[in-house]
Amino acid sequence: MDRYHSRKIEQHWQKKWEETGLNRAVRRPDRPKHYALTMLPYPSGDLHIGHWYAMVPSDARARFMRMKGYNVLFPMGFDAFGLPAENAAIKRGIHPHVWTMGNIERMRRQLKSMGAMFDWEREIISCLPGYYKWTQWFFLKFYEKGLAYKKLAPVDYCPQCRTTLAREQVWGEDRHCERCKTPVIKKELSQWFFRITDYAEELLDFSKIDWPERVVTMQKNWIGKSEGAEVTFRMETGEEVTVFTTRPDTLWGATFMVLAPEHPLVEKITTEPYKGAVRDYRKQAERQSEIERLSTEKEKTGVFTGAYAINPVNGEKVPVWIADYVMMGYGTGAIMAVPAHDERDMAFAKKYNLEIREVIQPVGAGDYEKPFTDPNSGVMVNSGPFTGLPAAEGREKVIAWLEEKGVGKRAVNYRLRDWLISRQRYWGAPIPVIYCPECGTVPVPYDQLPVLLPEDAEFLPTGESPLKYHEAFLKTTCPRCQGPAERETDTMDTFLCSSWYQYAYLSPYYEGEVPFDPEEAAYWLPVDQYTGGVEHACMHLIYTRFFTKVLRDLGLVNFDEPMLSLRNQGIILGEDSEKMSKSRGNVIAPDELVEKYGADTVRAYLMFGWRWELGGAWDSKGIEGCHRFLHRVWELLLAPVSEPGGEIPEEQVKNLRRKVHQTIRKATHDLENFSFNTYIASLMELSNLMTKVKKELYATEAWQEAVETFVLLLAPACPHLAEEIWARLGREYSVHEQSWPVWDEKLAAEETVEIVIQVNGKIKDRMVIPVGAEEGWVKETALARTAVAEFLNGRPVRKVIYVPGRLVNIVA
RNA sequence: GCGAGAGUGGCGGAAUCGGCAGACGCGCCAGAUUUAGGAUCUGGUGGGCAACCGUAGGGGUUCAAGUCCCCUCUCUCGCACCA
Repeated sequence: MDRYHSRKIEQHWQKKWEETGLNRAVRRPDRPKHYALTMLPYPSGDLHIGHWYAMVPSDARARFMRMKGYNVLFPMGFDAFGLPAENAAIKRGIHPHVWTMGNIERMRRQLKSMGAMFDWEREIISCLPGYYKWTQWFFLKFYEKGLAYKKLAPVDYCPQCRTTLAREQVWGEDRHCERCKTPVIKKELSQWFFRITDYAEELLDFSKIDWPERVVTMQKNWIGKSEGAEVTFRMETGEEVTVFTTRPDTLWGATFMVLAPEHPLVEKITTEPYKGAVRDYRKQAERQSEIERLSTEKEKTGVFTGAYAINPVNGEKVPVWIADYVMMGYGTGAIMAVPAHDERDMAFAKKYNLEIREVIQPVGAGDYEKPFTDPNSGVMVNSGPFTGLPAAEGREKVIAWLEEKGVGKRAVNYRLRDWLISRQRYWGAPIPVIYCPECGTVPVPYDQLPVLLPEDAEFLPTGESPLKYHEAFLKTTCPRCQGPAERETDTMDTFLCSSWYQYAYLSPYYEGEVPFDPEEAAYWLPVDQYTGGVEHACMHLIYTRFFTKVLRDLGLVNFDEPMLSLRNQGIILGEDSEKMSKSRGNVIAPDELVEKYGADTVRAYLMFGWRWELGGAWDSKGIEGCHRFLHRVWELLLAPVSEPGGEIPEEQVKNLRRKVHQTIRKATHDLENFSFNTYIASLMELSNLMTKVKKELYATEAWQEAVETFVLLLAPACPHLAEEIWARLGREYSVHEQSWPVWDEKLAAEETVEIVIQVNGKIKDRMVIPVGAEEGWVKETALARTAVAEFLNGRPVRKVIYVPGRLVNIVA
């Protein structure tokens, strides 16, 4: 018999699967559907082992579902717009389109070597007009619904390169441009936003989805709901400033106010002697990143504006300061400061000698070194009519009182900000808007989509959106008045493209009236199982939930959540336990591994080596073990036994059959629960037993059953090897369309079990008893054991505990 | 600083419900085969001579704790003074 030759087998079956359309997913009303989705890659160059680690187990599970009788859709595509393509273009003079499509071609070939059940006829590439036409269509729908709007927002900007910078392009503590090292500045640009905050409340509801607790928690924190009140302070000069507070019960302790340096009122209220200091401080604050401004390490800084506001609850004059620890993007960009009951305000008050007035008294011994900040205990003091009330109760009463007096109201605040979708980039989907000097902002009519990205644009850094310099693109006519007009030249954030890609797979580059085929949608949606990295917990995974809720409100889908179940995989590190990177030289290339061991070995090792959700360091010895395992499986299942026959030991037959059924049970359970490492381990255990009994049992039916079952259980993990063995066993093509084996509890059940005998919790003896032995008998038998008697040494037995099938514990 | 997760042999990891700690694999050791090496196969492998001791450390609950509770330490991830 020939040896296991992985490459030959893999190429052969990949070709055959393609020819026979094995992995085509077509609607079949007679079968339950299962939409398995794994995050689509960015076409950055070569497929990385991390892609394999994410996709292979997802594929194995999709295959398992198919064998369980589901009609499975498992598509693949490319998230193809984005910054790296532009960077590569600038660096090497290749057009982003050429660079991207070249990478896609290479990665598609690499993906195919994985042997996954991707339906390639449903592939989508987000930078093609047939795709981004619909991304633009969504923009228009959002605009119609009032969910897209424009406002001024700051961007990081390099004055030297004259270009907007992404956060990853700003380096170092002095925040310089990665290319020319010039310190970056902030620039205010008019940009498009999506009103995701309209959906903040609904996005906090996770009751309809089975997502990891970790992700749910992260999203909840990201959305960051807090309840309290908005209170209006009037300046001495008449202007009003509204603050948000979660602690209206501390209003009587507000001894000063702080505005964000960018607050629009700062200019107006600052009095003459303080103008210089305020201007300097604002300039300095502008240079810092949000992360720097919010660093706890940093000492609090701020300057006085010279202005005073009136605290509406007691009519007292409080000074108004500006400080960079107050953010324009959160709340109202202004706070009332209560130093006695807030750590930041306390630090600030101490530094600048501002009044600290206690208005909540701790119940019992308070720690007066630190401000007392617990919102759920303490009693209000020095608080006018509310003095003496418990803080929690007082909070409610104060809100009612503020509303009655007309100086405040109950309010909810979210940390979540509206989604900035404008990018001053070339390589993205153009925002389909036209600016007309007569008609103003005019959306591009639907029948003029897509707004094509011109191929000959100058995408080198020019200081503006590159499309601004493309006359043919820029100059257009107004769809309303037919007069001369200009197009919007910003492109859309690529997170938009990936917010709806799960729907694009239904009917790639659809040409109907809506973005995807309604019949396909009715059958396949929503996504049943989503898999991908946890790093997307707060951006992509919130955006796509938001998108789906808007799609629902547009009547395009009839469910609330895009993905019913989500599981995250971990990260594979280099053999040195460091993140893989070219500069470290610790990158593991899947192509080389496939060349050396074959795809099935790589697949098996990626499933076996780590707990999937954790990941860990690559081990080049570990993969050898999996390679050996597959060679042994080949010999075990295919090599004939020279002299079978002879006496057949019935006990052995029973044991083999039991192990087979136990393995089916274990493998099924593990695949259902994404426990891929133990699934592979259970196959190894079965193969170890089969190796032991092969010679004796070769001629039996039980052996045949074991062989056949083994191949079926192996199929999700090692699809090529399983297919080859299946064919060599003379079975009908394809192993992947067979039914997943079903175990028989009776056959899987053990007849006897070894139980442990403990005395006072320490193991002293063991005995083998029949399963289901009567409790009284077991206890008696255990007590009668000589080892037990010796140990007890005449002491009276107080209690005997029997855990069926596990142990007897004698308490003496 | 806040939030989440993790810490088990030399290594990756296993241990469905609180009930035999270390499944499976790597590595290592011994043997077989081989001129030798490699490859392959078979057996062994937490520590300790033992009694016993062992799941980051300390305490607790329980007949019984890797698992539950409290405290401490370390690491990873996320968020960054969130009013």
